Amino acid sequence: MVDAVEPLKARRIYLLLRERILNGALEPGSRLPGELSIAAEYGVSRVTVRRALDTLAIDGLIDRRPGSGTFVREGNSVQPIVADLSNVLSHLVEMGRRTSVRLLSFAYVNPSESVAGALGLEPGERAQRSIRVRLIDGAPFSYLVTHVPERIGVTYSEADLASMPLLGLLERSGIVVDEASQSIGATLAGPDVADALGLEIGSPLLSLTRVVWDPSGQGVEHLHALYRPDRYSFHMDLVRTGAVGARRWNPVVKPTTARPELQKYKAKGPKSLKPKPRPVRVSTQRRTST
Amino acid sequence: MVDAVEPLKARRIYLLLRERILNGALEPGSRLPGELSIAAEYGVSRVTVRRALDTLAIDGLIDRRPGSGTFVREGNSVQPIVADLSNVLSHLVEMGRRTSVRLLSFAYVNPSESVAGALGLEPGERAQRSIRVRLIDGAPFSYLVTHVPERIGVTYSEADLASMPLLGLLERSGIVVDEASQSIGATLAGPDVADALGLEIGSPLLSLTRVVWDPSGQGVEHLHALYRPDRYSFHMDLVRTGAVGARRWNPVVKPTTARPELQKYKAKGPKSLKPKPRPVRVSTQRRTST
DNA sequence: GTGAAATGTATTATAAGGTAGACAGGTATC
DNA sequence: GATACCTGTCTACCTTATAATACATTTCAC
Repeated sequence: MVDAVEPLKARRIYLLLRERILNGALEPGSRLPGELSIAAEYGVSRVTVRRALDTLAIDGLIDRRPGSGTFVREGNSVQPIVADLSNVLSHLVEMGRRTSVRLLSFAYVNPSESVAGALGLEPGERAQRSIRVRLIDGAPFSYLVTHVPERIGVTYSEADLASMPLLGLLERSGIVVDEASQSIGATLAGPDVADALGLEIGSPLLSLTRVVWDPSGQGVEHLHALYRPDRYSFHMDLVRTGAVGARRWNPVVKPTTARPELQKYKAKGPKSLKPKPRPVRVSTQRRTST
Repeated sequence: MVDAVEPLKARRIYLLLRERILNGALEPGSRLPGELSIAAEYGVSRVTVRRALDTLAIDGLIDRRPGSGTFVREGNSVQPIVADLSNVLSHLVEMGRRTSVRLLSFAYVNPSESVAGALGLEPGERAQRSIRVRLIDGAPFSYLVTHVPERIGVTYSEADLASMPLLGLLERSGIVVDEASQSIGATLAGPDVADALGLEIGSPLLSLTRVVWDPSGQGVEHLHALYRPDRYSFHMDLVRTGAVGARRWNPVVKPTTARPELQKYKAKGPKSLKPKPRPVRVSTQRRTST
């Protein structure tokens, strides 16, 4: 958020504290441990802690009150956009949020072994690789690297990609998208990604890798996506099913309709939700505004 | 992995490169860019890059061949344990993997506002907080902070918690677990978590927050889990459903049975899912051994 | 072979980050 | 009011990470 040049130890502490403030782990209004405590906790000197706090103060994330302590300023825990596990962005549009895309790179390349393997490409077969950044209301939140087999990639243009979702293009081209398999992990931002997403190098990222197949089992898309966790997260509802002794969670499959009730449950859980005879677990309707 | 004291810029580069090697972004056997290129990329001097590479070499992650280059050593991309979106650990047991638990903390506390809100506690109502670390084959992979309303927490003992999954305890106590809502994000490891999971401060972590309710809508458990992404990740299979124009992904709900085919899909996709005339997209079938 | 490019090694100098300690002034608690 | 604890500020010092540079050695491609 601020790119002031800064010592590195201090910056690390800054990043960690910032994390905890933004995701709500440090409650708004609460007091941080004293500078000396923090220094001890991280094994650094007070001066260093101080530098980290300085930056947080510049960011407006904390209030420092001499004699009293340092406090987390209210109203700063940004609620990330919440995506359903299926990770469809369409509801964002439905919510009136404006997403846009910046195409950073578009080329036909020899894919790496793992991509080629995942898509089931023949040795030597090329793939179209695109790198895109998606923004919501002007703020970048995801970095997408997609690989599509060359024969499929040629059915749309670079300009198409800059304006339409890839899956839409594929389906427009007559490709039948059937199944997908994805996994979610976490990584650190490297220089390029950090730059594209407006982050510091070393910031945490949500990572999603998805492979999409057509009904014949032919791979049609390999997606590697990196998300800013402060602006994007995955959400899912589960129900407990199965006989006693073999109980398990199953995802709740929602109707195909748009569901306007999008919000971060964390801060307000079903409190409102669970007011009673079990009305919805949807509370403040705090849509992901801003 | 190695706790050699090290310069900070160098360490940051070390961590980033290590990330990319472990998660397979840098393919095993492939050559890294030259030291000068890396230095340019990260905006540091060659000496610094060199230090990072030194540490990677000590870790055994790379092979340096004078005159030739630096190569990613084979067999090092550890495949994380793959958990289904429902995040059940039972299949790990079915696979013969041994998980164990270390109970780090067990106490009744005044929960933070966000936890209290999520569980729907009355103001002032206390909660049982436990912090556990879960290990697989002796290696820690998750850090779990759970909050349970006091009245429910008292139905089991500290020793119970150290030996049985919390959900099991709850259901044993007659609590009916009905629904849950969870979201997945990413964060950085702070000192305590880093220590418990055997990581460096500042390592990336998968974060999962889940709230579980009973049928009456009463919150029974609040879980905040942090996972080492190199040892644990989430996985899900999706099917494309819905009419043209309103297509979306739906999760594949698997049968209640154990599914032994656990592996990182990345290298081989839904093989079982789409068995067909499609030669393997499965390469090495490297299951999560090790 | 020749040359380009890579890693290995060493030296030096600079700059910066970090530590330690002391002290002033504010705030809250008892 | 006394005390304890907090932030604000400053000084001085020291460590060392980093940069810049030069040169040797190995490998590979042509």
